[in-house]
Amino acid sequence: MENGAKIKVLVVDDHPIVRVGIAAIINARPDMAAVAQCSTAEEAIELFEQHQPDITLMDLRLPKMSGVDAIRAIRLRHPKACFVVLTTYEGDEDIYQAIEAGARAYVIKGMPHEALIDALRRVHAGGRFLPPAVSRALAARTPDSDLSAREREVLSLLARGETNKEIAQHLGITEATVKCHVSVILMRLQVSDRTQAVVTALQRGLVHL
Amino acid sequence: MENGAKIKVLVVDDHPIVRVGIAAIINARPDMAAVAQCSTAEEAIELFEQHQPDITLMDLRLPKMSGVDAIRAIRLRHPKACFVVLTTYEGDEDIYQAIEAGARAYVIKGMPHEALIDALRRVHAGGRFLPPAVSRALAARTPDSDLSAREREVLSLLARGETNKEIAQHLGITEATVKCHVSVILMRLQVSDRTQAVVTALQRGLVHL
DNA sequence: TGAGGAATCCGACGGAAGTCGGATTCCCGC
DNA sequence: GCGGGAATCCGACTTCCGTCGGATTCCTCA
Repeated sequence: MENGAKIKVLVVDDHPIVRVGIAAIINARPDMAAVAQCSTAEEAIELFEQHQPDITLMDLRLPKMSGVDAIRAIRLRHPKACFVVLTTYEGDEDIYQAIEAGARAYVIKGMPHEALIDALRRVHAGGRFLPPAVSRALAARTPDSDLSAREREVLSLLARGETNKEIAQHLGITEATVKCHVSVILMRLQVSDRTQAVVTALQRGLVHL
Repeated sequence: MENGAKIKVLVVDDHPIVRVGIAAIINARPDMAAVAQCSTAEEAIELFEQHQPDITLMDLRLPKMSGVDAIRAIRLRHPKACFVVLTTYEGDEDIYQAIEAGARAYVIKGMPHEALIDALRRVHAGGRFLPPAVSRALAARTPDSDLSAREREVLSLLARGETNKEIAQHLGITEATVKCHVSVILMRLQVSDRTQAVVTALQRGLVHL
């Protein structure tokens, strides 16, 4: 296959060892090439402009700006840009956000490496790639599970181990109000106390450590 | 360099995409070769017997049996076996356990990939490889932070979001006793409530999701 | 426009969590 | 042996958490 027909891939992952390895996998294929790579969302935006890759292979958990934010930012200027998400986690929030932002494939690092190659080829051909586990997580999302902005704010403070009183001071509201928000959060996450709320929020990717 | 002098490496990581990529990095070097690879601790023990690698490159978070358990099991029969730990996390418990089990190097996936190569060569030459962050985490460990077996048991139930009453039933003891254990755990982790305890336990790798 | 829903806010009540003091058992070293 | 330390166990008291009922504001949509 001649050089010009190769699929140009930009690889974004905050772990250099993992990233270089993935680039090696891609470069071992005759029909694709990792033309650039980086560790942060900010660099990704810049490198996209420079290289105009056919596909951007994006990890979601990045320092500071997230991979989803990077996808949104790039698609603002390049609506036709193609993204394949490659991540470790199966938290439904990550998946939902990524698909919402316009990702065309969602590959989990626990899958065989041929799946990654397959996803890249399918997306390049205009298709999609969503493994069953991902589709199931998407389907399991009830509109009820959405949290309001304020509730997410409270949840993130919950996940830092703050007490109701601390959260109240932090937000400039009454402790009673905080309790009310917490109650709503417990209902939405379908759990019965704050500790369970933090655990399931971490599992679902609503907040991070 | 002739083939016989190559460093034989066994690669163990539960994420195939990451693992194949790392093997590719190793195989790109003239003085080393990934002679085998697998996703679980059980397979690792078997493959070690088959290939007798010079170095086993081991991830710590594996399904069922952990990487640390695999290191211990292999070293029981092969005390001279060399291990390089390659993991995502910097939780001090993981680090401590791995070094205790006999790992000669601790490489974090966030480091440049030359660091991995460097670690493999140094360990093969009889040396060690412990990055500053790892040494610091080891030094920060106070004997006070050790939990008893019972306390770890309670902590793991805490991290599943169980209430004191549920934990009591689960362990066949009184709720008052559970509260006592929880109090000790809070003191050892230097936090003030169960939610903070779960968060810091997750951060430090004392328990996993 | 105005009825309804959602988000935000607050106070009072019952139950759970965490602290304190105390007791028993086991193990290690002098 | 036996004193001391650590782990395990328990009950009573105080504080915090979560629920309930209720109120206000804002937005939407019929």
